[in-house]
Amino acid sequence: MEMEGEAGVVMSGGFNAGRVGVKCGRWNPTTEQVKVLMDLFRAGLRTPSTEQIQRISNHLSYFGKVESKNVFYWFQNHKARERHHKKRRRGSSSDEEAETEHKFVISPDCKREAKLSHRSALSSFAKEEEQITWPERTGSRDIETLELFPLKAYDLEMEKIRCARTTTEIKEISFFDPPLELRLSFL
Amino acid sequence: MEMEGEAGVVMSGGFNAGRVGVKCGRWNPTTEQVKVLMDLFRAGLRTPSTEQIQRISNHLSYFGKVESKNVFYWFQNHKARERHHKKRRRGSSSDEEAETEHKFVISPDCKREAKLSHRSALSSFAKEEEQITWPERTGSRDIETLELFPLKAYDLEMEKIRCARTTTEIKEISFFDPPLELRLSFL
DNA sequence: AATCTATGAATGAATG
DNA sequence: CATTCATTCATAGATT
Repeated sequence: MEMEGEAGVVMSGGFNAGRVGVKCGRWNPTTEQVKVLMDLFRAGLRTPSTEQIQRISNHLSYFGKVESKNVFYWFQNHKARERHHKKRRRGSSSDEEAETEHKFVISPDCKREAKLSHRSALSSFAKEEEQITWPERTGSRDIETLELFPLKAYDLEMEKIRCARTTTEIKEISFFDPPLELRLSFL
Repeated sequence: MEMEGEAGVVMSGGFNAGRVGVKCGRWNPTTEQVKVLMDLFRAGLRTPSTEQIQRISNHLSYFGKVESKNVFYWFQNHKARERHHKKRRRGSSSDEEAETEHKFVISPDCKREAKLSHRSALSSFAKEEEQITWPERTGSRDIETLELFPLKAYDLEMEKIRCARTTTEIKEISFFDPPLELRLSFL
């Protein structure tokens, strides 16, 4: 049986922003979406908060259909896999660093200790959207993206644990949603 | 520090109700177990008490290996994930897509179920998985704790897990579902 | 087509 | 209860 009846439909319209024609059984990120996600990841974002997920999701929706959970899973998986691939390579001498694919990783991030939430300020993505024409998308897109977690900022708590790292201080920057790329430039 | 410890036991007897070849590092509920849990959940049970967990656990053990903590976690996770899915629509009191839009959780093991179906000839206790009406245990709840699975020890574990919580759950099962009255009986 | 691989999705198991 | 980590399942694509 398929998944939920509803979910079963799963992106029914298919259509994949320039990507190959897929029947969308599951989210298939477009290259642009992947790029953005990758950039964010490389910038140090590893465990986006609910709001961040929302914003990212909204932003990504510009390039194609996407839901919050997709973003959530993406980071979840990417982080996990990066770590998993990391452990292995007995760099005896020349330690090739074999940058398989992601050659970023700003933080060592070992185990749970690395919970230092990168309070990266990927601030307001949301507002800059315009009415792109999305086949399935019905006008308002921001409402479409469901929230993964109740948008309740637990950030206050996180704030306390704020990273002890010295990674660029970028807290309150960009309240006026400068282009993502721009922001990433100085991350 | 990989997880290899307890896994050593491995289900030689393999009573894991046919879940795909997994080394059983963690509990893998059988379809029947899931069904029961789901019914209970749908019946309104969200935060079972320790005793309830025990009973549920005992009951579930009839369908396969399970520990109290599994039940505990199951409810914990299910509740949490259900909430996340709960994306309440603004205003509106009666809109169509309130319940049908499952996208995140409560997904009945889609494909998996099919595979699960064929439980092999394992199980030292899952005898005829036919339409077994629970043995005569209904009368008294606490009687007979399956010997196949000494359910003893894990009370301590549970104790620990529960230790932190201070909520006095007076969760009553709201009876509003017809079919599962039977299942609720053992609570 | 069969197989392998990358990765989306799901969920059990913690921890705070 | 909120969040996160770990592991596994399922499958779209690439590869042979």
